[in-house]
Amino acid sequence: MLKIAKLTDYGTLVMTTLALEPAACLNAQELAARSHVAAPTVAKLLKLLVKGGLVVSTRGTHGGYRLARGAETITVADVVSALEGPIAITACAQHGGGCTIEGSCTSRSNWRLIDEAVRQALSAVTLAQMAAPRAQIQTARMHGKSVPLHVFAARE
Amino acid sequence: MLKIAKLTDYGTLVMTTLALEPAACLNAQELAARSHVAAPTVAKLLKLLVKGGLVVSTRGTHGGYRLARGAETITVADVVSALEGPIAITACAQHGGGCTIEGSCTSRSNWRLIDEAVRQALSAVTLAQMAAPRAQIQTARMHGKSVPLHVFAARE
DNA sequence: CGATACGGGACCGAACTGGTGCGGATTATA
DNA sequence: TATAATCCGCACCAGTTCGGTCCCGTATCG
Repeated sequence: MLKIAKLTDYGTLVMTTLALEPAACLNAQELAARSHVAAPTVAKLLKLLVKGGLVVSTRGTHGGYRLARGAETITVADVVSALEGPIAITACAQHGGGCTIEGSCTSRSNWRLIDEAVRQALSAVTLAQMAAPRAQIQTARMHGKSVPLHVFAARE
Repeated sequence: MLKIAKLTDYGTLVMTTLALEPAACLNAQELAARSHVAAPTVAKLLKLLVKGGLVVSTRGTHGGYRLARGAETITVADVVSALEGPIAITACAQHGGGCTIEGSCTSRSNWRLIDEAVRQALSAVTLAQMAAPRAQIQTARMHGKSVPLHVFAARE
């Protein structure tokens, strides 16, 4: 499985919907209609996304939501982090305590590397790319750092 | 969080324990003692790992378990797949049905790419590397295909 | 002042997860 | 052949998490 929560999936959908209309200020109901996600769920998601700093909201009669920054600067990793907390494949990789093994666990540091790899994979894709009708991931570039594109080279 | 199940974490631990003694035939109790995981849990894990073809078992008085192949040819992705089923970040990426959106979901194909990236990240690390006391991932190479190592270049 | 829309909770049912236990099958050894 | 050790396949249970809904307070515009 190793899957992200369904809510996160919906979250990216809402975000891409938002990315398609950067100028407008869309309310929750409108976003629900466009993204085909249940309205209460969308509302819940948007609250989290606002708290995560990815979306800004304006209240009042003609209020709504819009992206906090350009769609090219928001990555899938950002969305996942906002909705599920920091990305950490293993439990012990995150908070130091709790792991009963601790000392004898030689593989902990290796897990961290895998963690990092997954994080980079998610960071390599921006909202703008997700919003594109076809997968057009060729020039992934993030915050100035070059990113391993080879990851995406292989196709099934 | 995007985390693997705790059982999977334990599973890799048991596997690495097994990898440290490729010749021997260790029983469940012994493995539990060495890996510091509860015995019933180890037993459960081993059943799954056998079913997944990663471990072979011999029954009878001096029975036990050993790796089905060399530790260099078993990847973390293999272990995860055996314990949690096929790796698929998103629900809809897996089985075609169930997704109510389907047609309007432009990002589905993009998710598949991310899926592939994560899968490759997990495939790039072998049991032998996990068993090594220090993270020594430099020459990841898998089934002859070259693998994006750059993923592991960045350190925190 | 009233209508619209966001904000922050509480809440609930369903599903999954981790963990335990038991009877049966298989093999080595005495 | 009998016995003990060991794996095998289930069924079972408590706890937690997840998806989803609802309600009431607050801010803004007309």
